[in-house]
Amino acid sequence: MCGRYALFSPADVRERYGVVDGEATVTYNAAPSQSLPVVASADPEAFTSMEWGLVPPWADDDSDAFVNARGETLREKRSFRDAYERRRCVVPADGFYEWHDGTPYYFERADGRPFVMAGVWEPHTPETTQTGLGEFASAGDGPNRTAETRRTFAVVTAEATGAVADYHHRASVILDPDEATRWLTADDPADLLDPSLPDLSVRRVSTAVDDPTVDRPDLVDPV
DNA sequence: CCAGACGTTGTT
DNA sequence: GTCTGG
DNA sequence: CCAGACGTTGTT
DNA sequence: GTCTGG
Repeated sequence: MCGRYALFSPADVRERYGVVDGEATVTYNAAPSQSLPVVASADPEAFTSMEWGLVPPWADDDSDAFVNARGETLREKRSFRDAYERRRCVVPADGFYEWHDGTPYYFERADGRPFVMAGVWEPHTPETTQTGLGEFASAGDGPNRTAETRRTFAVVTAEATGAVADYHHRASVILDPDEATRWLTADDPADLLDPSLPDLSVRRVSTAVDDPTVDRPDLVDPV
Protein backbone atom coordinates (compact mmCIF):
# COMPACT_ATOMS: atom_id res chain seq x y z
CA MET A 1 0.00 0.00 0.00
CA CYS A 2 -0.67 2.14 -1.58
CA GLY A 3 0.03 1.28 -5.17
CA ARG A 4 -3.38 1.27 -6.80
CA TYR A 5 -6.70 2.95 -6.06
CA ALA A 6 -10.03 4.11 -7.47
CA LEU A 7 -11.60 7.57 -7.66
CA PHE A 8 -15.12 7.66 -9.04
CA SER A 9 -16.97 10.17 -6.81
CA PRO A 10 -15.13 13.44 -7.39
CA ALA A 11 -18.31 15.43 -6.75
CA ASP A 12 -18.56 13.91 -3.25
CA VAL A 13 -14.90 14.73 -2.67
CA ARG A 14 -15.58 18.33 -3.62
CA GLU A 15 -18.47 18.52 -1.16
CA ARG A 16 -16.71 16.83 1.75
CA TYR A 17 -13.31 18.43 1.32
CA GLY A 18 -14.27 21.87 0.01
CA VAL A 19 -12.74 21.59 -3.44
CA VAL A 20 -14.27 24.21 -5.73
CA ASP A 21 -11.88 24.46 -8.69
CA GLY A 22 -10.04 22.22 -11.12
CA GLU A 23 -10.92 19.03 -12.91
CA ALA A 24 -10.95 15.45 -11.64
CA THR A 25 -11.46 12.59 -14.06
CA VAL A 26 -12.92 9.30 -12.88
CA THR A 27 -10.70 6.23 -12.68
CA TYR A 28 -11.21 2.73 -11.33
CA ASN A 29 -7.55 1.82 -11.71
CA ALA A 30 -5.22 4.66 -10.72
CA ALA A 31 -1.62 3.42 -11.03
CA PRO A 32 1.87 4.90 -10.61
CA SER A 33 3.15 7.07 -13.49
CA GLN A 34 -0.37 8.17 -14.37
CA SER A 35 -1.48 11.80 -14.20
CA LEU A 36 -4.04 11.99 -11.38
CA PRO A 37 -6.00 14.65 -9.52
CA VAL A 38 -4.61 15.87 -6.19
CA VAL A 39 -5.15 18.92 -3.99
CA ALA A 40 -1.92 20.81 -3.25
CA SER A 41 -1.13 23.03 -0.28
CA ALA A 42 -0.41 25.90 -2.64
CA ASP A 43 -4.03 25.81 -3.83
CA PRO A 44 -6.04 23.92 -1.21
CA GLU A 45 -9.43 24.35 -2.87
CA ALA A 46 -8.60 23.00 -6.33
CA PHE A 47 -7.87 19.72 -8.05
CA THR A 48 -4.50 19.75 -9.81
CA SER A 49 -3.10 17.02 -12.03
CA MET A 50 0.17 15.45 -10.98
CA GLU A 51 2.11 12.34 -11.94
CA TRP A 52 2.21 9.54 -9.38
CA GLY A 53 5.87 8.90 -8.54
CA LEU A 54 7.78 11.63 -6.72
CA VAL A 55 11.08 12.51 -8.39
CA PRO A 56 13.41 13.79 -5.62
CA PRO A 57 14.94 17.24 -5.99
CA TRP A 58 18.39 15.84 -6.80
CA ALA A 59 17.27 13.28 -9.38
CA ASP A 60 17.65 13.77 -13.11
CA ASP A 61 14.86 11.50 -14.23
CA ASP A 62 12.04 9.12 -13.34
CA SER A 63 14.34 6.24 -12.48
CA ASP A 64 14.48 7.59 -8.91
CA ALA A 65 10.75 8.20 -8.52
CA PHE A 66 8.97 7.07 -5.37
CA VAL A 67 5.39 5.89 -5.21
CA ASN A 68 5.32 6.01 -1.39
CA ALA A 69 7.02 7.96 1.40
CA ARG A 70 7.24 6.57 4.94
CA GLY A 71 5.49 8.85 7.41
CA GLU A 72 7.83 7.80 10.21
CA THR A 73 10.86 9.36 8.51
CA LEU A 74 9.28 11.85 6.13
CA ARG A 75 10.64 14.87 8.02
CA GLU A 76 14.26 13.70 8.01
CA LYS A 77 14.82 12.01 4.67
CA ARG A 78 16.60 14.12 2.07
CA SER A 79 14.28 12.91 -0.66
CA PHE A 80 11.12 14.14 1.07
CA ARG A 81 12.01 16.70 3.75
CA ASP A 82 11.68 19.73 1.53
CA ALA A 83 8.41 18.45 0.11
CA TYR A 84 7.08 17.77 3.61
CA GLU A 85 7.93 21.29 4.75
CA ARG A 86 6.59 23.15 1.75
CA ARG A 87 4.70 20.94 -0.70
CA ARG A 88 2.14 18.67 0.89
CA CYS A 89 -0.94 17.46 -0.95
CA VAL A 90 -3.92 15.16 -0.53
CA VAL A 91 -4.92 12.44 -2.97
CA PRO A 92 -8.67 11.80 -3.29
CA ALA A 93 -9.95 8.22 -3.55
CA ASP A 94 -13.08 6.12 -3.13
CA GLY A 95 -11.04 3.08 -2.19
CA PHE A 96 -7.76 1.27 -2.78
CA TYR A 97 -6.58 -2.13 -3.96
CA GLU A 98 -4.38 -4.52 -2.07
CA TRP A 99 -2.88 -7.79 -3.35
CA HIS A 100 -2.54 -10.75 -1.03
CA ASP A 101 -0.97 -13.96 -2.31
CA GLY A 102 -1.58 -12.71 -5.83
CA THR A 103 -5.28 -11.99 -5.26
CA PRO A 104 -6.60 -8.44 -5.49
CA TYR A 105 -8.88 -6.98 -2.80
CA TYR A 106 -10.66 -3.65 -2.71
CA PHE A 107 -10.93 -1.58 0.48
CA GLU A 108 -13.35 1.27 1.01
CA ARG A 109 -14.78 3.17 3.95
CA ALA A 110 -17.53 1.31 5.78
CA ASP A 111 -19.79 4.32 5.18
CA GLY A 112 -18.99 4.24 1.45
CA ARG A 113 -17.72 7.80 1.38
CA PRO A 114 -14.64 8.95 -0.51
CA PHE A 115 -11.58 10.06 1.44
CA VAL A 116 -8.17 11.59 0.85
CA MET A 117 -4.70 10.16 1.39
CA ALA A 118 -1.80 12.27 2.68
CA GLY A 119 0.82 13.05 0.03
CA VAL A 120 3.85 15.14 -0.76
CA TRP A 121 4.84 16.56 -4.14
CA GLU A 122 7.90 17.76 -5.95
CA PRO A 123 8.29 19.70 -9.17
CA HIS A 124 10.62 18.14 -11.71
CA THR A 125 12.10 19.79 -14.75
CA PRO A 126 13.63 17.21 -17.09
CA GLU A 127 17.18 17.81 -18.26
CA THR A 128 17.14 20.08 -21.28
CA THR A 129 18.28 17.85 -24.09
CA GLN A 130 20.29 19.44 -26.87
CA THR A 131 19.98 17.71 -30.21
CA GLY A 132 22.96 19.59 -31.62
CA LEU A 133 21.26 19.39 -34.97
CA GLY A 134 19.97 22.62 -36.45
CA GLU A 135 17.24 20.92 -38.39
CA PHE A 136 15.70 19.67 -35.13
CA ALA A 137 16.47 22.72 -33.01
CA SER A 138 14.57 24.87 -35.47
CA ALA A 139 11.47 22.70 -35.19
CA GLY A 140 9.51 25.17 -33.08
CA ASP A 141 11.44 25.79 -29.87
CA GLY A 142 14.54 27.81 -29.10
CA PRO A 143 17.66 25.82 -28.27
CA ASN A 144 17.65 26.94 -24.61
CA ARG A 145 13.95 26.56 -24.00
CA THR A 146 13.20 25.43 -20.46
CA ALA A 147 11.61 22.00 -20.52
CA GLU A 148 8.12 21.66 -19.19
CA THR A 149 8.08 21.34 -15.40
CA ARG A 150 6.13 18.33 -14.22
CA ARG A 151 4.61 17.92 -10.80
CA THR A 152 5.15 14.54 -9.15
CA PHE A 153 3.70 13.13 -5.94
CA ALA A 154 4.07 10.27 -3.46
CA VAL A 155 1.50 8.82 -1.06
CA VAL A 156 2.49 8.85 2.63
CA THR A 157 2.34 5.48 4.41
CA ALA A 158 2.16 4.28 8.01
CA GLU A 159 1.83 1.00 9.84
CA ALA A 160 -1.43 -0.68 8.87
CA THR A 161 -4.20 -0.96 11.46
CA GLY A 162 -7.58 -2.68 11.57
CA ALA A 163 -8.76 -4.81 8.66
CA VAL A 164 -5.92 -3.78 6.36
CA ALA A 165 -3.33 -5.22 8.73
CA ASP A 166 -4.59 -8.73 7.87
CA TYR A 167 -3.48 -8.13 4.29
CA HIS A 168 -0.47 -5.80 4.51
CA HIS A 169 1.71 -4.21 7.16
CA ARG A 170 1.74 -0.79 5.50
CA ALA A 171 -1.18 1.47 4.59
CA SER A 172 -1.76 4.95 3.22
CA VAL A 173 -2.40 7.72 5.73
CA ILE A 174 -6.11 8.57 5.38
CA LEU A 175 -7.31 12.01 6.48
CA ASP A 176 -10.80 13.21 7.37
CA PRO A 177 -11.77 16.72 6.21
CA ASP A 178 -10.47 18.56 9.29
CA GLU A 179 -7.21 16.64 9.16
CA ALA A 180 -6.87 17.27 5.44
CA THR A 181 -7.15 21.00 5.99
CA ARG A 182 -4.46 20.84 8.66
CA TRP A 183 -2.23 18.66 6.46
CA LEU A 184 -2.46 21.29 3.73
CA THR A 185 -2.10 24.42 5.87
CA ALA A 186 -0.34 23.75 9.20
CA ASP A 187 3.37 24.45 9.72
CA ASP A 188 4.31 20.98 10.93
CA PRO A 189 1.34 18.58 11.17
CA ALA A 190 3.53 15.71 12.37
CA ASP A 191 0.80 14.29 14.62
CA LEU A 192 -1.13 13.25 11.50
CA LEU A 193 1.67 10.84 10.60
CA ASP A 194 0.73 8.38 13.35
CA PRO A 195 -2.83 7.65 12.30
CA SER A 196 -5.33 4.89 12.69
CA LEU A 197 -7.38 3.97 9.66
CA PRO A 198 -11.13 4.60 9.54
CA ASP A 199 -13.46 1.60 9.54
CA LEU A 200 -13.00 -0.12 6.20
CA SER A 201 -14.77 -2.89 4.39
CA VAL A 202 -12.86 -5.32 2.18
CA ARG A 203 -13.91 -7.56 -0.68
CA ARG A 204 -12.19 -9.74 -3.20
CA VAL A 205 -12.29 -8.36 -6.74
CA SER A 206 -11.51 -9.57 -10.24
CA THR A 207 -7.90 -10.11 -11.33
CA ALA A 208 -8.80 -7.85 -14.25
CA VAL A 209 -7.46 -5.04 -12.05
CA ASP A 210 -3.98 -6.57 -12.25
CA ASP A 211 -3.46 -4.94 -15.63
CA PRO A 212 -3.02 -1.23 -14.91
CA THR A 213 -4.28 -0.28 -18.37
CA VAL A 214 -7.74 -1.76 -17.68
CA ASP A 215 -10.21 0.82 -16.36
CA ARG A 216 -13.87 0.02 -15.95
CA PRO A 217 -16.47 0.26 -13.17
CA ASP A 218 -16.78 -3.47 -12.50
CA LEU A 219 -13.19 -3.57 -11.23
CA VAL A 220 -14.54 -2.68 -7.79
CA ASP A 221 -17.35 -5.25 -7.90
CA PRO A 222 -17.11 -8.19 -5.49
CA VAL A 223 -16.34 -11.63 -6.91
C1' DC B 1 38.73 15.87 2.31
C1' DC B 2 36.01 13.43 -1.82
C1' DA B 3 32.72 9.73 -3.41
C1' DG B 4 28.56 8.16 -3.46
C1' DA B 5 24.07 7.84 -1.74
C1' DC B 6 19.83 9.88 -1.40
C1' DG B 7 13.95 5.42 -1.13
C1' DT B 8 9.81 2.25 -0.86
C1' DT B 9 7.35 -1.92 -1.34
C1' DG B 10 7.45 -7.00 -0.61
C1' DT B 11 9.97 -11.13 -1.19
C1' DT B 12 3.12 -16.37 -3.62
C1' DG C 1 16.34 -11.56 -12.12
C1' DT C 2 15.55 -6.75 -12.72
C1' DC C 3 14.03 -2.70 -14.76
C1' DT C 4 10.60 0.19 -17.23
C1' DG C 5 6.00 1.60 -18.32
C1' DG C 6 1.21 2.35 -17.16
C1' DC D 1 0.79 -1.85 -7.42
C1' DC D 2 1.38 -5.41 -11.60
C1' DA D 3 2.65 -6.46 -16.55
C1' DG D 4 5.86 -6.90 -19.71
C1' DA D 5 10.24 -6.20 -21.55
C1' DC D 6 14.81 -7.50 -21.49
C1' DG D 7 18.57 -6.63 -28.16
C1' DT D 8 21.43 -6.16 -32.41
C1' DT D 9 22.51 -5.26 -37.21
C1' DG D 10 21.60 -2.45 -41.03
C1' DT D 11 17.82 -0.42 -43.08
C1' DT D 12 16.12 3.36 -48.83
C1' DG E 1 21.34 19.95 -3.32
C1' DT E 2 22.88 17.77 0.99
C1' DC E 3 24.19 14.18 3.92
C1' DT E 4 26.74 9.90 5.10
C1' DG E 5 30.58 6.85 4.78
C1' DG E 6 35.38 6.00 4.29
